[in-house]
Amino acid sequence: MSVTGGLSRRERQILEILYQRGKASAAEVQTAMADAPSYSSVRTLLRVLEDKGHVKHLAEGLKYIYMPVVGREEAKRSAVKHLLDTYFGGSPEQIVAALLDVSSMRFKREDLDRMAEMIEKAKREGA
Amino acid sequence: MSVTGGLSRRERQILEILYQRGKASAAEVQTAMADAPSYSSVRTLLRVLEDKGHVKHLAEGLKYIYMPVVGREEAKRSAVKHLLDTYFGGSPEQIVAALLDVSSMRFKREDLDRMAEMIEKAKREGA
DNA sequence: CGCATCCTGCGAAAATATTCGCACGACCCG
DNA sequence: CGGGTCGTGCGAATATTTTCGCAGGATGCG
Repeated sequence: MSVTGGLSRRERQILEILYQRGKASAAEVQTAMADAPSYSSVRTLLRVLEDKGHVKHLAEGLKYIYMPVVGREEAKRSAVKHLLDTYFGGSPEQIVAALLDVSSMRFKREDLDRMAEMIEKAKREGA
Repeated sequence: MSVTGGLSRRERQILEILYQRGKASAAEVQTAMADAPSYSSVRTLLRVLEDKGHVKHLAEGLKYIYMPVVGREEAKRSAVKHLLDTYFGGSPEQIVAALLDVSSMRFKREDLDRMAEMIEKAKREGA
């Protein structure tokens, strides 16, 4: 199961915000939420996520700063894998196609160069 | 919000199975579920998803065959976009890196070639 | 026909998630 | 010190999800 797999709607929403930012206080999480509930509720969710072991907190001064327990790298891999299996029948090239499709606006020439380079590298190593 | 965004845990699980397979009967969905509940429960979930407008069914003979309302292509784009924003800070090249990392086993030479070609094409068009 | 089988339709219990309020301690400032 | 502000801890109401069982209807068969 993916990292966000067994979570409820709100739990996922919050965990994903935490992945986006790396770390955040309860107030920051609330601000970042599209349809945020009360501050109280956000804190409860954070507490629940902590109980379930998905999130840990650091006492920074008097505030709590929350962050995911599972590292970003691992979460990335897990998410990509899940995406691959769910929508792309395990075919990685199709993700590249979707990527180019979805974000052609954001591409800089150098992005494309780097991607090409990665693929070249994979070819050399795989051969 | 992504296609699977506002859904509960079970609802998402089922909708994703439907995206994997394109379409499926209640029984098939149940079989495909990792920790499947009763057949009855699966049917209820399907009904709920239908009420919410995420799923439609076709009467095939006497059975119902379920499928997502939102097409695969749109779901793909939405999912990739969400992944991009959540874990990769909107940086598409990092997904390619993760992709190569996660699925290096599954790559065939021709996959890499096709990807390289897509990127070349994007370069030409973007220029 | 009578029976077993496989499906749908529906209602409703049980489990979880989601919401929030209130109490209390730290801190700051006049 | 007293009052306002901002944070946490906790408990508990409310809403949603998730579970399932039971009552039919169609089908196939001896």
